[in-house]
Amino acid sequence: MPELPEVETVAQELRDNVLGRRIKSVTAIWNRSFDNQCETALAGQSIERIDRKGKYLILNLERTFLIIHLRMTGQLLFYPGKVDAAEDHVRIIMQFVDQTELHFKDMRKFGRFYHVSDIQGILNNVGIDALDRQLGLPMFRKVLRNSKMNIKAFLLSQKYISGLGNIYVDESLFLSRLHPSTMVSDLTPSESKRLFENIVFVLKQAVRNMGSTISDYRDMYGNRGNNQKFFRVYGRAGDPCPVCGTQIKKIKFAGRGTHFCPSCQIKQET
DNA sequence: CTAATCACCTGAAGGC
DNA sequence: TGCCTTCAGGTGATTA
Repeated sequence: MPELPEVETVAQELRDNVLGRRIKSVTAIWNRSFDNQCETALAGQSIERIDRKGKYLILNLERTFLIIHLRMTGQLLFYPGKVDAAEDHVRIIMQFVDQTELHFKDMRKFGRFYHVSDIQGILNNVGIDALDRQLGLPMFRKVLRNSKMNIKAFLLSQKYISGLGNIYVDESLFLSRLHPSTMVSDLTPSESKRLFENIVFVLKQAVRNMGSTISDYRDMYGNRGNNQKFFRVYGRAGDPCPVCGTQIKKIKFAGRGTHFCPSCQIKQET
């Protein structure tokens, strides 16, 4: 479910709620959700800083790191007091010494908490965050260079640019008038500029709208995002293109449902 | 190196 | 009502 804007929303809310809190216990109700890769105790450490890279949340503790990936259905829910009604699908419960709690709810069980002494192991192959201040047009073009992939698969792979998922790739390509199968190596300078600017625009707009909710995504308070109201092509197969009125098509491409306007996003024959 | 497929899981929705 | 198939904001392993 969550892509960069949803994870960023949760990161900001985590900073508001759990920064500085001291961990009393971490209990895995579903063992595979908690990948403990280091011996140092989590209990007794406090949360010093919270970062995000792509779709990963990085909780900097006093001595170690807790890296969280929500995958498809992961949710972090904060409780300011004692919790009595146990919810469905809670996989990990984190208690703080001040009696507050953070619950990790994850219906499909794909999400993970990684407890590590070093962030490199997990984040090694994650490329620069799509909203990183360091990422300007020159660096974006440098990352595109030498790729022999199509643009959709390239943006979905997190190893070059991280944070975009299926929704925001389709939305960015639509605004950039690029067919998903366009080869990265075929992008003209004006196309790569357009693409970069639209990626930033689409992601920032979604962050302002607290992310997108299709079915499962909720923020820390259980609220839905608002950005789904602004989708131009995602989930709109059969609807008229907002630019030219042609019916939006949905095909399977790069292994994913792919939405695009067959008139605005022309497939290039080389 | 790229691309396709499966695997990991659960639940919702649509067809019959 | 019920059974079966397909699909879902992700990604890692395996196989061509």
